[in-house]
Order: sequence, then structure tokens, then C-alpha cells
Amino acid sequence: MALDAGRPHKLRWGELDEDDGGDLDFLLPPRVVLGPDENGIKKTIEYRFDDEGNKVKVTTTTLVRKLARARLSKRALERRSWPKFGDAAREDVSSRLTMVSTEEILLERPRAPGSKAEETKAAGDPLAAIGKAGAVLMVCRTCGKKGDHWTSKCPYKDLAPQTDGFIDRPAAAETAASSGPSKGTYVPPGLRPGAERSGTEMRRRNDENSVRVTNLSEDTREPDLHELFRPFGPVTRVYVAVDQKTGASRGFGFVNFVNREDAERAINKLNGYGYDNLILRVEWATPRPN
DNA sequence: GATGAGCGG
Repeated sequence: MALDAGRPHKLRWGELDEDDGGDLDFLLPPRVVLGPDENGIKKTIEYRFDDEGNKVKVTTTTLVRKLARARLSKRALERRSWPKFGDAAREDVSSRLTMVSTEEILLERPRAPGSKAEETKAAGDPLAAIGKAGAVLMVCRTCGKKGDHWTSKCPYKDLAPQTDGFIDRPAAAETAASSGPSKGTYVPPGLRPGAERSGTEMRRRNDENSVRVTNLSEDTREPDLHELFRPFGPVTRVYVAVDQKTGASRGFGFVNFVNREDAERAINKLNGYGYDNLILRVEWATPRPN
């Protein structure tokens, strides 16, 4: 760069170590750092080519320690006068007091297959051997059965009302009911003292109050469906099937109601209803398999 | 004519 025959230009930082001339730097002696000495004076000696291509020596003097000293505690200052020990006593470490650790540190993932935690568990628990793929972790919170199904798939999940033995009625709720609110324990509104308990109808899962809507126009989205069905009663879920790739509506969707009666009224009212130039079909959805 | 995605303690 500096030796360019053409007009020299100032080197910008982005050009340093680039291949447009910077590679001549290897011809220069290495940079030398001296100190800091007892007065905190650090000297840096380096060489570079000037604009005319001449080798020049550049000496930089910096005051290091005086600045730092102002912030050092008495105790720290005292430590500085200690004789060197350990590695520092054996080496010249004036310019490298910090070292890179070569110690190998293994990070352990608690549930990684083959990890220690996993092996110990598998050895102790016979059930763990059966469901290595994580099935053992599958303990139904409704019926307590292990390794068979998730809570959401429990064959008893629709059974109502649930008995005290079941897990999803926290023991804390009973305590709260008898002795007032206990600190730090959330009690869902339905389990609070004085909450209405209207037996089977209330506790019933509403999965089957699912209404299928077909012949939707391309640009009907979930909010539109919600607007359309909301007047009939509380809606728990609105879904419009979309093509995963294109994002375009597939022209059908589902609406779930809290109450079956509302769903029924919606079907009766909206089936055959003209919406967005199309005639809607609204009917009971057959529950999704699985 | 057409029947959804995702998530695990």
C-alpha cells in the first residue's frame, strides 16, 4: 500500500490487514511492549511504513498505573508489593498476567439420552426401561396411569364430576374452602368457596360441541367466523384451515361452543346462510380421530 | 367436495 507507485492514500481501518499492500507488514519488526514500570509507564514500540514507503519507528508512551491507582484500595496496593509466587515467580509475566485456561469443562444436559442422569434413572426404575422414548414421563393426571396416555387423551377425561382422588382438584382447594385463602396458592374460581357447582353439565368437556363450517370464501378468517358465530353463545375456539404453504384458506373451519344448545342454534340458523357470495354449510363436526 | 395443529408435565 505505502509502496504503491500511484498516489498514496490514507489507510482506513477497514483496509488494515487486507491484501492491498498490508501484507508488507511482515517485513517490519514485531511490536514490543515494555512495562508498565513502577511508575505506571508503558512503552509500545512498533514499526510501520510511512506514506513514502520508509520504515519508521513509532514509540508510544502511556501512563497506565497512576490512573488505576486512584481506584485501588489500600489493601490492593499492599498486595502489589508482595513477592511473586506460583507461575508468576517462574515466568516473565509482565505482559501476560491473564492466562487462557486449558481445562476441559463438560456441560451435562440433564435429560440427554445417554446422560448420567438418564442412566441412573433407567437403572433404578423398571418402567423407565419400557418407555425409553419418554413414555415413562407420561403419567396421566386424571387417572394416574403411567406410560399409557397423556392427560388430554385420558379415557376418563369426560367423566364428571371428578372425585377427590384425582389430581386436578388440588388439595389446597379443600384447605382454602375450610380455612380461608392460604397464602401463595392459586385456587381457580370454580373451586373457590361459594362457587357454583352445577354438576355434570358444567364440568362436561365441550369438545363435542364442535361445529364444522364449510364453503367459506377464501378470505374468511378466524375473526370473521368468530363474529358470525358469537351471537349464539360463548365460543371457545374458532379455527380456519389454511394451506401451510400458501397460507390460503382451505375453505372450511370449526367453531366450538361452550354449550351444545348454542351450537345447535347456530347450525340451524347459519346452515345455508349466504356469506360472502357463498352459501355456508354448517353442521356438527365429527370428532377428530386421535 | 370439503374434517384442524400442536403440545407434553
